[in-house]
Amino acid sequence: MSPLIFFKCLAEDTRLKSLLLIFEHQELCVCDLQRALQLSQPKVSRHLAELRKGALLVDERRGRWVYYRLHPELPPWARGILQQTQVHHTEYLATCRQRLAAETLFCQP
Amino acid sequence: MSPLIFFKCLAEDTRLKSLLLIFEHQELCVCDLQRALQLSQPKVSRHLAELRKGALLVDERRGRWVYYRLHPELPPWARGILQQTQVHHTEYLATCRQRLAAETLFCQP
DNA sequence: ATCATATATATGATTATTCGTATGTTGGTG
DNA sequence: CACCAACATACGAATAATCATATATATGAT
Repeated sequence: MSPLIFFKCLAEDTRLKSLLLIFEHQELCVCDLQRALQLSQPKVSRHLAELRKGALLVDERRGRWVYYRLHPELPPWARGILQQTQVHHTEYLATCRQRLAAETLFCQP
Repeated sequence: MSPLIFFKCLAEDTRLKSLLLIFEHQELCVCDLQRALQLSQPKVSRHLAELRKGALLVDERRGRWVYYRLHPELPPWARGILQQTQVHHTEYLATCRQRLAAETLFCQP
Protein backbone atom coordinates (compact mmCIF):
# COMPACT_ATOMS: atom_id res chain seq x y z
CA MET A 1 0.00 0.00 0.00
CA SER A 2 1.78 3.09 -1.22
CA PRO A 3 1.27 6.24 0.85
CA LEU A 4 0.45 8.19 -2.28
CA ILE A 5 -2.39 5.90 -3.29
CA PHE A 6 -3.67 5.90 0.26
CA PHE A 7 -3.73 9.69 0.52
CA LYS A 8 -5.36 10.04 -2.88
CA CYS A 9 -8.17 7.88 -1.58
CA LEU A 10 -8.60 10.17 1.42
CA ALA A 11 -8.45 13.34 -0.66
CA GLU A 12 -12.11 13.50 -1.57
CA ASP A 13 -15.03 14.34 0.67
CA THR A 14 -17.32 11.41 -0.14
CA ARG A 15 -14.51 8.89 0.14
CA LEU A 16 -13.09 10.30 3.35
CA LYS A 17 -16.47 10.40 5.05
CA SER A 18 -17.40 6.91 3.85
CA LEU A 19 -14.13 5.50 5.10
CA LEU A 20 -14.45 7.13 8.51
CA LEU A 21 -18.06 6.06 8.91
CA ILE A 22 -17.16 2.49 8.00
CA PHE A 23 -14.22 2.67 10.39
CA GLU A 24 -16.60 3.67 13.17
CA HIS A 25 -19.28 1.10 12.40
CA GLN A 26 -17.14 -1.86 11.33
CA GLU A 27 -19.34 -2.27 8.28
CA LEU A 28 -22.00 -0.38 6.40
CA CYS A 29 -24.03 -1.09 3.30
CA VAL A 30 -24.38 1.27 0.37
CA CYS A 31 -27.85 2.45 1.33
CA ASP A 32 -26.64 3.32 4.84
CA LEU A 33 -23.98 5.56 3.36
CA GLN A 34 -26.41 6.93 0.83
CA ARG A 35 -28.68 8.10 3.64
CA ALA A 36 -25.86 9.27 5.89
CA LEU A 37 -24.20 11.32 3.18
CA GLN A 38 -27.39 12.35 1.36
CA LEU A 39 -25.94 11.48 -1.99
CA SER A 40 -27.10 9.63 -5.08
CA GLN A 41 -26.57 5.90 -5.18
CA PRO A 42 -24.26 5.89 -8.22
CA LYS A 43 -22.07 8.53 -6.64
CA VAL A 44 -21.65 6.53 -3.45
CA SER A 45 -21.08 3.30 -5.37
CA ARG A 46 -18.49 4.86 -7.60
CA HIS A 47 -16.41 6.12 -4.71
CA LEU A 48 -16.72 2.86 -2.83
CA ALA A 49 -15.50 1.10 -5.95
CA GLU A 50 -12.41 3.30 -5.95
CA LEU A 51 -11.72 2.46 -2.33
CA ARG A 52 -12.14 -1.21 -3.22
CA LYS A 53 -9.73 -0.92 -6.14
CA GLY A 54 -7.28 0.88 -3.85
CA ALA A 55 -7.54 -2.05 -1.42
CA LEU A 56 -8.82 0.11 1.41
CA LEU A 57 -12.15 -1.66 1.55
CA VAL A 58 -13.63 -5.06 0.81
CA ASP A 59 -17.24 -5.75 -0.03
CA GLU A 60 -19.45 -8.67 0.82
CA ARG A 61 -22.90 -9.30 -0.51
CA ARG A 62 -25.46 -10.57 1.96
CA GLY A 63 -28.86 -10.90 0.41
CA ARG A 64 -29.78 -7.77 -1.47
CA TRP A 65 -27.24 -5.67 0.38
CA VAL A 66 -23.54 -5.19 -0.16
CA TYR A 67 -21.59 -4.46 2.98
CA TYR A 68 -18.29 -2.64 2.97
CA ARG A 69 -15.65 -2.90 5.64
CA LEU A 70 -11.96 -2.08 5.97
CA HIS A 71 -9.71 -4.37 4.00
CA PRO A 72 -8.49 -7.03 6.42
CA GLU A 73 -4.91 -6.43 5.32
CA LEU A 74 -5.05 -2.68 5.56
CA PRO A 75 -1.71 -1.96 7.25
CA PRO A 76 -1.64 -0.66 10.82
CA TRP A 77 -0.12 2.69 9.83
CA ALA A 78 -3.10 3.28 7.56
CA ARG A 79 -5.58 2.29 10.25
CA GLY A 80 -3.74 4.59 12.64
CA ILE A 81 -4.23 7.51 10.30
CA LEU A 82 -7.93 6.78 10.03
CA GLN A 83 -8.17 6.59 13.79
CA GLN A 84 -6.29 9.84 14.36
CA THR A 85 -8.47 11.57 11.81
CA GLN A 86 -11.63 10.27 13.38
CA VAL A 87 -10.59 11.24 16.91
CA HIS A 88 -9.51 14.76 16.01
CA HIS A 89 -12.40 15.59 13.68
CA THR A 90 -15.55 14.39 15.31
CA GLU A 91 -17.45 17.41 14.04
CA TYR A 92 -16.59 16.51 10.43
CA LEU A 93 -18.93 13.53 10.60
CA ALA A 94 -21.44 14.87 13.11
CA THR A 95 -24.44 15.31 10.82
CA CYS A 96 -23.69 12.10 8.93
CA ARG A 97 -23.67 10.20 12.20
CA GLN A 98 -26.99 11.70 13.21
CA ARG A 99 -28.60 10.70 9.95
CA LEU A 100 -27.24 7.18 10.34
CA ALA A 101 -28.53 6.88 13.89
CA ALA A 102 -31.90 8.35 12.95
CA GLU A 103 -32.84 5.21 11.06
CA THR A 104 -32.38 1.57 11.93
CA LEU A 105 -28.66 1.24 11.91
CA PHE A 106 -28.27 -1.68 9.59
CA CYS A 107 -30.46 -2.83 6.77
CA GLN A 108 -32.45 -5.84 7.92
CA PRO A 109 -33.76 -8.61 5.70
CA MET B 1 -6.97 22.67 9.38
CA SER B 2 -9.61 20.49 7.78
CA PRO B 3 -8.65 16.85 7.23
CA LEU B 4 -9.82 17.06 3.63
CA ILE B 5 -7.53 19.97 2.77
CA PHE B 6 -4.68 18.26 4.54
CA PHE B 7 -5.08 15.00 2.64
CA LYS B 8 -5.46 16.81 -0.67
CA CYS B 9 -2.07 18.36 -0.03
CA LEU B 10 -0.57 14.90 0.57
CA ALA B 11 -2.23 13.38 -2.49
CA GLU B 12 0.41 14.33 -5.02
CA ASP B 13 3.87 12.88 -5.42
CA THR B 14 5.88 16.09 -5.51
CA ARG B 15 4.04 17.59 -2.56
CA LEU B 16 4.20 14.46 -0.42
CA LYS B 17 7.90 13.99 -1.02
CA SER B 18 8.65 17.67 -0.40
CA LEU B 19 6.71 17.64 2.85
CA LEU B 20 8.41 14.50 4.11
CA LEU B 21 11.87 15.73 3.17
CA ILE B 22 11.22 19.02 4.93
CA PHE B 23 9.86 17.11 7.91
CA GLU B 24 13.12 15.16 8.09
CA HIS B 25 15.44 18.12 7.62
CA GLN B 26 13.54 20.81 9.54
CA GLU B 27 14.00 23.14 6.60
CA LEU B 28 15.05 23.03 2.98
CA CYS B 29 15.34 25.61 0.26
CA VAL B 30 13.83 25.31 -3.18
CA CYS B 31 17.05 24.36 -4.89
CA ASP B 32 17.62 21.54 -2.37
CA LEU B 33 14.25 20.07 -3.27
CA GLN B 34 14.86 20.71 -6.93
CA ARG B 35 18.00 18.57 -6.77
CA ALA B 36 16.51 15.94 -4.49
CA LEU B 37 13.42 15.46 -6.63
CA GLN B 38 15.09 16.08 -9.98
CA LEU B 39 12.34 18.40 -11.08
CA SER B 40 12.09 21.77 -12.75
CA GLN B 41 12.21 24.84 -10.54
CA PRO B 42 8.73 26.11 -11.45
CA LYS B 43 7.21 22.75 -10.69
CA VAL B 44 8.76 22.61 -7.24
CA SER B 45 7.85 26.23 -6.52
CA ARG B 46 4.27 25.72 -7.60
CA HIS B 47 3.72 22.79 -5.27
CA LEU B 48 5.46 24.52 -2.39
CA ALA B 49 3.14 27.48 -2.96
CA GLU B 50 0.15 25.17 -2.61
CA LEU B 51 1.48 23.80 0.64
CA ARG B 52 2.01 27.37 1.81
CA LYS B 53 -1.55 28.33 0.88
CA GLY B 54 -2.81 25.23 2.67
CA ALA B 55 -0.91 26.37 5.77
CA LEU B 56 1.23 23.25 5.88
CA LEU B 57 4.44 25.17 5.28
CA VAL B 58 5.87 28.59 5.88
CA ASP B 59 8.65 30.20 3.90
CA GLU B 60 11.45 32.48 4.95
CA ARG B 61 13.84 34.24 2.68
CA ARG B 62 17.49 34.34 3.78
CA GLY B 63 19.68 35.97 1.21
CA ARG B 64 19.01 34.56 -2.23
CA TRP B 65 17.38 31.44 -0.87
CA VAL B 66 13.89 30.80 0.36
CA TYR B 67 13.66 28.16 3.06
CA TYR B 68 10.54 26.15 3.72
CA ARG B 69 9.64 24.51 7.00
CA LEU B 70 6.52 23.06 8.60
CA HIS B 71 4.00 25.68 9.61
CA PRO B 72 4.59 26.36 13.32
CA GLU B 73 0.89 25.90 14.03
CA LEU B 74 0.51 22.69 12.08
CA PRO B 75 -1.60 20.66 14.51
CA PRO B 76 -0.09 17.64 16.27
CA TRP B 77 -2.42 15.15 14.54
CA ALA B 78 -1.11 16.37 11.19
CA ARG B 79 2.50 16.12 12.33
CA GLY B 80 1.75 12.67 13.61
CA ILE B 81 0.53 11.59 10.20
CA LEU B 82 3.67 12.92 8.57
CA GLN B 83 5.77 11.07 11.10
CA GLN B 84 3.92 7.79 10.66
CA THR B 85 4.23 8.09 6.91
CA GLN B 86 7.92 8.82 7.11
CA VAL B 87 8.61 5.95 9.49
CA HIS B 88 6.69 3.35 7.52
CA HIS B 89 7.87 4.38 4.06
CA THR B 90 11.56 5.00 4.25
CA GLU B 91 12.04 3.48 0.81
CA TYR B 92 9.67 6.04 -0.73
CA LEU B 93 12.24 8.79 -0.15
CA ALA B 94 15.39 6.72 -0.43
CA THR B 95 16.76 8.06 -3.71
CA CYS B 96 15.70 11.62 -2.88
CA ARG B 97 17.60 11.40 0.38
CA GLN B 98 20.69 10.15 -1.39
CA ARG B 99 20.61 12.99 -3.87
CA LEU B 100 20.22 15.46 -1.03
CA ALA B 101 23.11 14.00 0.92
CA ALA B 102 25.30 13.83 -2.18
CA GLU B 103 25.69 17.59 -2.21
CA THR B 104 26.35 20.04 0.59
CA LEU B 105 23.22 19.71 2.61
CA PHE B 106 22.20 23.32 2.82
CA CYS B 107 22.91 26.15 0.45
CA GLN B 108 25.62 28.31 1.92
CA PRO B 109 26.08 32.02 1.29
C1' DA C 1 24.14 49.98 -12.94
C1' DT C 2 24.68 45.48 -14.91
C1' DC C 3 24.59 40.74 -14.46
C1' DA C 4 23.79 36.10 -12.58
C1' DT C 5 21.35 33.30 -9.34
C1' DA C 6 17.28 31.85 -6.79
C1' DT C 7 12.61 31.94 -6.69
C1' DA C 8 7.66 33.15 -7.91
C1' DT C 9 3.85 33.58 -10.87
C1' DA C 10 1.06 33.89 -15.24
C1' DT C 11 -0.66 31.62 -19.37
C1' DG C 12 -2.58 28.31 -22.20
C1' DA C 13 -2.56 23.39 -23.19
C1' DT C 14 -3.07 18.80 -21.52
C1' DT C 15 -4.69 15.41 -18.56
C1' DA C 16 -7.22 13.53 -14.68
C1' DT C 17 -11.36 13.65 -11.59
C1' DT C 18 -15.82 14.06 -10.81
C1' DC C 19 -20.45 14.07 -11.99
C1' DG C 20 -25.41 13.14 -13.67
C1' DT C 21 -27.92 10.17 -16.26
C1' DA C 22 -29.00 5.97 -18.28
C1' DT C 23 -28.59 1.10 -18.22
C1' DG C 24 -27.10 -3.55 -16.49
C1' DT C 25 -26.97 -7.07 -12.91
C1' DT C 26 -28.17 -9.64 -8.88
C1' DG C 27 -31.18 -11.42 -5.35
C1' DG C 28 -35.54 -11.81 -3.18
C1' DT C 29 -40.80 -12.04 -3.60
C1' DG C 30 -45.18 -13.12 -5.25
C1' DC D 1 -41.89 -16.03 -14.56
C1' DA D 2 -42.55 -10.97 -13.71
C1' DC D 3 -41.32 -7.46 -10.64
C1' DC D 4 -38.98 -4.59 -7.32
C1' DA D 5 -35.11 -3.22 -4.50
C1' DA D 6 -30.10 -2.70 -3.94
C1' DC D 7 -26.18 -2.06 -6.23
C1' DA D 8 -22.67 -1.59 -10.18
C1' DT D 9 -21.02 0.27 -14.27
C1' DA D 10 -20.76 2.81 -18.84
C1' DC D 11 -20.85 7.16 -21.18
C1' DG D 12 -20.26 11.82 -22.24
C1' DA D 13 -20.07 16.41 -20.17
C1' DA D 14 -18.19 19.49 -16.89
C1' DT D 15 -14.62 20.65 -13.67
C1' DA D 16 -10.24 20.61 -11.60
C1' DA D 17 -5.29 19.55 -11.39
C1' DT D 18 -1.06 19.51 -13.51
C1' DC D 19 2.32 20.84 -16.59
C1' DA D 20 5.88 23.27 -19.71
C1' DT D 21 7.15 27.50 -21.08
C1' DA D 22 7.80 32.22 -20.67
C1' DT D 23 8.26 36.10 -17.79
C1' DA D 24 8.72 38.77 -13.45
C1' DT D 25 10.98 39.87 -8.92
C1' DA D 26 14.48 40.00 -5.51
C1' DT D 27 19.21 39.47 -3.87
C1' DG D 28 24.06 39.77 -4.06
C1' DA D 29 28.28 40.34 -6.69
C1' DT D 30 31.15 42.91 -10.06
